[in-house]
Amino acid sequence: MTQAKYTKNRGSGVPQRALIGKGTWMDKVAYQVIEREKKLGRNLDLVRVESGLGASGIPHIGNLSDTIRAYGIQMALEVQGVESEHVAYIDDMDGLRKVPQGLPQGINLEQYIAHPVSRIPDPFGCHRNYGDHMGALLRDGMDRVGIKYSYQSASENYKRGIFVPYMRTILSRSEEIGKKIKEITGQEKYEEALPYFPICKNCGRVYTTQAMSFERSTDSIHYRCVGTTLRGKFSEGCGYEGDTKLTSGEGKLSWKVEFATRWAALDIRYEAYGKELTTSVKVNDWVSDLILGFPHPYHIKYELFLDKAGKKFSKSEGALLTPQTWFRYANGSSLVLLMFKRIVGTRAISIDDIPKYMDELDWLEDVYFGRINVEPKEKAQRLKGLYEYVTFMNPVSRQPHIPYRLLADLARLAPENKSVEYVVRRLNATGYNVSESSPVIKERVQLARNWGIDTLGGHETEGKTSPVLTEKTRAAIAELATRIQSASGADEIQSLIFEEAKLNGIQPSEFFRDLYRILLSQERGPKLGPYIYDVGVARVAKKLLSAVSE
RNA sequence: GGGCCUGUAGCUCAGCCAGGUAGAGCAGUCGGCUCUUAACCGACGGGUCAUGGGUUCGAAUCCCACCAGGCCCGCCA
Repeated sequence: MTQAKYTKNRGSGVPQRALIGKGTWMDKVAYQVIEREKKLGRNLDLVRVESGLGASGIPHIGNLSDTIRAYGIQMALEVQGVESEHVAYIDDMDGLRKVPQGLPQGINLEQYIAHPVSRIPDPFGCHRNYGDHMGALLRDGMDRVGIKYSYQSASENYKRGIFVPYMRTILSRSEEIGKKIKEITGQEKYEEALPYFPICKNCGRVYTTQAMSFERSTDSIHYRCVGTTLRGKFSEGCGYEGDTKLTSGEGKLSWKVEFATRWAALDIRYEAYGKELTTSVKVNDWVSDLILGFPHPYHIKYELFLDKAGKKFSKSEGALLTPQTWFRYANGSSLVLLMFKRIVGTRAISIDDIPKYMDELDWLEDVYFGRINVEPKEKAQRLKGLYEYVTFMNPVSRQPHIPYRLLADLARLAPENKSVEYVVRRLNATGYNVSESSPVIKERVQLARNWGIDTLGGHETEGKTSPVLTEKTRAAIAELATRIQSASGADEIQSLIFEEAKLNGIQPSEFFRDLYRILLSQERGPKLGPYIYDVGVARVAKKLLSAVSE
């Protein structure tokens, strides 16, 4: 990898290095995972990769990045001939640290602070508990994207007892671990407390307890509910003191040692992490390697996605961009593209970016099928590889390709029930040649229409903006309303508008502007004749008449 | 105190992670199409790729330094 200098072909303009896998960052990561495993002398029969899912609030687009990318690594491993599996692991034993915004007000979640999210009632009332609800949203996103994963939950794993042998080791060597945590993070807490949080038998909270001693022969842990500081806010302990069994599933490990345990128990060879977890991962790597004797998984660190408040959405829905929102406007592949095209760097993402990704997907498809030529060849090859991954190794051609914004612009103003016909007709009038029955068109029109209406406004957004009309104009509009009803086509309607304007001594441009205001609440718009014809003359006539009778 | 990200055309950004002649969208100018407008189509983009060094035949891309902005950790999980 570092010998590039010597393998280049001097002067010819193109590096001669062989491509690893398909030439994307995922291939490089997979390659490094494999090389590392070989060096460690571990068996490569099945290389398991893991992604973590948080269940503390409504999942946004960034929460899906880890899991989608982990699936990408699985594919890249398989491209290189190594069998792989992807575990999507939900941390539903974690306590609720803060009540997130945007949840139903039905129950007061404040009272559940520090309770495991899998033991808090579902505020939406439709799942077994809070964590389950969030997990379902996450899975809905993953399923709609189409990635493969084996879903595991912390609460079930603790209940099943699969961590018990590892926990015994950790708790027996807690002194050593406590010192190391101090050394790496400066945190002194675990020099005293064991890195395990029993769920308080009395108050049901996890983080408020402090485990004081562990009896290996009986697997029992003695603890007291002393309280804790979460997000800068102190939660008083209830004072309960008692014992719990390691095997009961009534407690969880501290993050400082929990990942390591999971890795060892599930035989995880690769897991990425967000930069905020850097120090925790460092501790866990050490624990995994030296306490549990399981060489820690290969990691990459990624930057987080930022939410750029969606302009039109910020008021009503908050700045949250959820997978469900994405799918209202775009297909799964576009989201995968966003995750796969690049791993480095912070990205601010909002619904305004959706058209770009949809169009880039079409472009990538054209590159893949050779309809667009990209130089140098190596670059083209890597882009083709990216397309293969984005389509989950099943590249298909989904024609025709219409720029998303154009579709959105046309579709948002299309009549309600005939949007596809309307858009197709407009498209064909401007030089495209598309069919109404194309499933791609149907899907795209629907998505782009949603996007157009939500971000730019649709024709149903009229309201208080009815124009002030002169008497002349009123008369002209009323007459027009009557006359268009017997018009035989779009051209005739268009002519009628001009005629009415001239007949009543109105500037056509003014007349048009008033009509646009009435019909679309804007001063400009699509060519009116065909538009009115498509919407339906009766409907338009009614609208016009009601506007002049106000 | 430690770590990371960003800085590219008037604006928003892509390209950087595997170096090979500076890109897109929007805005702008001109033209085309349309019996309005928008859309659409065509033409027009000399920006020291923040700055200074280095590596290289070749650097926006790699390395070092530096400036500016932002984020994370330094509570807890």
